[in-house]
Amino acid sequence: MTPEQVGRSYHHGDLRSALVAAAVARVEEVGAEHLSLRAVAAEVGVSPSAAYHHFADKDALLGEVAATGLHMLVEAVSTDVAAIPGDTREAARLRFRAAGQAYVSFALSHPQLFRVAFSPYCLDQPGVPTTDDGSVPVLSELLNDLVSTGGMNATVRDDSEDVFVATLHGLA
Amino acid sequence: MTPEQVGRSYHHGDLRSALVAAAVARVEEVGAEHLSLRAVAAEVGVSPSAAYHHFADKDALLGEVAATGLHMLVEAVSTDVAAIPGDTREAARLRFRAAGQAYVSFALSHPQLFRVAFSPYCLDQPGVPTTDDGSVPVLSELLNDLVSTGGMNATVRDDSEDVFVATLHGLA
DNA sequence: CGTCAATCTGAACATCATCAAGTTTCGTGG
DNA sequence: CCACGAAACTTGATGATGTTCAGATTGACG
Repeated sequence: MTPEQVGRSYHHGDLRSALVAAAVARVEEVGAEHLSLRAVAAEVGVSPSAAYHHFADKDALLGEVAATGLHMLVEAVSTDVAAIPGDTREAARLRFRAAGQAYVSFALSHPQLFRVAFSPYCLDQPGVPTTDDGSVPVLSELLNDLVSTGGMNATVRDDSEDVFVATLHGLA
Repeated sequence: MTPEQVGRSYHHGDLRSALVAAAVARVEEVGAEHLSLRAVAAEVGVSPSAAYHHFADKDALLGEVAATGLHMLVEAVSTDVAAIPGDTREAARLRFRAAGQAYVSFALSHPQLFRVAFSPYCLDQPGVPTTDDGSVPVLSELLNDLVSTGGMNATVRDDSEDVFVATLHGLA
């Protein structure tokens, strides 16, 4: 039998992922500042010390939570964008609009995760899909898409990229 | 002698303000998530329990830190704006630009304070100078100023207000 | 079948937030 | 001038937290 199917014996199978998943759930409930390492471990059914074989400290775990949140956000935006095909100027505009709506929708439905994703925890975190200026690459691609199809001139491109990040603050 | 001039006897004089000031300083050093109530009390030279005669709990103290941060931000923006007089359209444009620069400059020089100022700590915090949509009123006034002097049409007003909040995220 | 490394436990330590009870000080009315 | 009550602060304690470490348990591999 594979280690994923085996019931919890002494060895958990994939404790690291389980801890991150439980931490994500708990952060969405109580927020990042009230996250308890021990509570996460207890929820997984494991001793608090076990976490330290997978993460250096609590902040490292929160870093993975932040990375997971970013991944979820990118995926949510990507799937909504991918649902609109075509390379016309109109399709590019619709994609851009859909991306903005998905972005804000995610911030509304997962406010705590969203906040953690843009907190300094995700800095010096490997494998995080951020560009060098800290924004989400999917939006950059969409804007390039808009420019290339002639839906927008490149001069105002850079300024517009941040408008999406703004709309969320007005609600959370 | 006034209680402000007296040296620290048993009664501190104005412990509440002193605690908030020390907490602000400490938040700027270590960040809000690593703030210790005891460390703040020790820095002021007082027992940890003394803080509970002025704040319900640690989060209440952090709420005052957030409020203080917002006040500092508003004041920084206001003084820079007030330095540009005149009611012409050009003056209004310059004021708007100065406000944006002061806003970003504050976010850069006090990143931790800035972050805590826009964290959910300042919610249900009395006396905080936020409008009902959560933005800073000084910017709203400036935009109204711009509209009234004819420097901008009112239709795009609401959208532009959030652009400032966005630019900070690209750096912190 | 035995060994080894990885994984997890248990108990421990220092620190933290928080509170109840006692102590000191200040202002105020007699 | 002085007692008295309220407010400010301290002491000590409690339970939870992050973190560490020595050892028990397990699966894999020779």
